[in-house]
Amino acid sequence: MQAFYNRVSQYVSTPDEVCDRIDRLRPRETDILPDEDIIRVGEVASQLFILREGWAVRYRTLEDGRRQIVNFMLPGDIFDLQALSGLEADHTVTAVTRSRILEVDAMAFVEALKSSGPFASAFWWAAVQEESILREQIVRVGRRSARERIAHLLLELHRRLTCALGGKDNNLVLPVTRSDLADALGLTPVHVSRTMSWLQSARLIEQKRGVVSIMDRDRLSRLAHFDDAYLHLRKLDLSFPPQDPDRIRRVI
Amino acid sequence: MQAFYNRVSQYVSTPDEVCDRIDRLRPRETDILPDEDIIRVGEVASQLFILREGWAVRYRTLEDGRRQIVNFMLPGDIFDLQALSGLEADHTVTAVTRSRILEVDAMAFVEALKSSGPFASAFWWAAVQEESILREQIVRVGRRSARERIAHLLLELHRRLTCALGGKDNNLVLPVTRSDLADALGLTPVHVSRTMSWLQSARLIEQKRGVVSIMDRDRLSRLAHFDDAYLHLRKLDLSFPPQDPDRIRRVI
DNA sequence: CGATTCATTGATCGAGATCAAAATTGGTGG
DNA sequence: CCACCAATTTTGATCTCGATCAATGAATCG
Repeated sequence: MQAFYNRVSQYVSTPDEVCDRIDRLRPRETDILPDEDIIRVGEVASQLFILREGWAVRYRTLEDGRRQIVNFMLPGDIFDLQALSGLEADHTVTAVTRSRILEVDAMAFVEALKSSGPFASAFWWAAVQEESILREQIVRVGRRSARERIAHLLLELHRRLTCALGGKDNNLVLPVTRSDLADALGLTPVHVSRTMSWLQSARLIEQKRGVVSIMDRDRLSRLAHFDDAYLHLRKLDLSFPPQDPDRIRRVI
Repeated sequence: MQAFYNRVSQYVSTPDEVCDRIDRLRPRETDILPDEDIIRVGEVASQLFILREGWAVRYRTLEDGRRQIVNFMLPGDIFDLQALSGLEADHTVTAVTRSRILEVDAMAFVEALKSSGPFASAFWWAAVQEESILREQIVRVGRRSARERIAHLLLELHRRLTCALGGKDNNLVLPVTRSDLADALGLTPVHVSRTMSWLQSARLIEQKRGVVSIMDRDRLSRLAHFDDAYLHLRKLDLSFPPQDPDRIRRVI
């Protein structure tokens, strides 16, 4: 639960209380295989999901097969708050890697929202942050060049992963294909490949088997017009753990 | 308050209760001139806004002047739920027409959320719907052609306006420039103009001084792959008003 | 009315798409 | 460990949708 705990720590001063609360909702823990659907279009979910480990994508497919990935879901992410509305999903959520999810009953979740301030606050923040990510995605595909889009997305993913998992280096483990990136960025896989090669030749990144290293963060940020602030995430500094590690480990 | 009342009626069975509640929060009513900012980047808002009349846009500007409109705000829309988080706005909201807004204090709003089920439910729905619109915007700019984008946006705006204001015809009053449309759709004004001319020559729409008429809704929907369902809005049928009109009129 | 903003039209350009083939990677089973 | 197959990535050649640049035509408004 480290990732989720880290996320919650960003939002409230008593992350333990929030995690304990989740714990008491007796969530079901499930293993998900790559390409397995978690939420399917048209279905009505009666539970929320917390991504414990692994990556997932939320996307919509057009009749003729075109696909748009709306956003990437990383460890610690909560979805779909929409479930609480009892509406049919207008999109699909699929695991891209082997994942581990927690399923929380929506009704029980609402009760927890009502009874715990920190709990409500944490999820409000999560929702606000998710919306912010969606808005940024609109700007990215609407007004940025291919180079900017890719650079910007790499920086966002790196940032989010760092905050969730607390890595300290400039390596970004990217378990997605060029096609996935293309579908997220409104480009073709071919052009994604070419553009990433260009970024590499410009010594901005280095790519090797599923890992992208950010070689020159400053120049890359400038190229992408990347603004660290928009994610509303503080950088996690793991050298000063906010709580007794033992306590963290047993949460959920 | 008709527009907001209509919107709320979509979400809950007791719209009057919700509107009364808003009323009791003693919101401040303000007139806004075209191009006047309602929310500015970097500012922390301590109130929510309800758009009573007029159109507004939410957008972000890049350093070099490129602008992306994230979404259009129409009569009856509520924004910014983000205000409740006390974070700086990462975008600007500007009126495009002369508008009338209601400002509600965020703290008082939260109290109302806690104390009234229908109230909370209504705003949860509004938030869910807004997210849905954002996702659709991502698909639109990410994976649709210029023709599809424009057709799709016109249909969405028409639908939303019909639900809020209850028009019955196929006319869409569009108080925005081609530049605004371009900035919303990730295109240039020139191409928007050309494409709309094409739609007209194909007898799909007809444009005249700030009004677009949808001539062939079916064909236009097919061209745009427009799915009526995604907005989660029921069509408002004003021939059977859900409540005594007198009552509606005095609400707020 | 001028003056300014906005929309249209025309000519040309270019970023990214498309089509196709080769190279790399990853798994699977012998 | 290697041979084989499928999926992914890369590279090359060409095309196209939408961008850009520039001029002309409405609308709108003191």
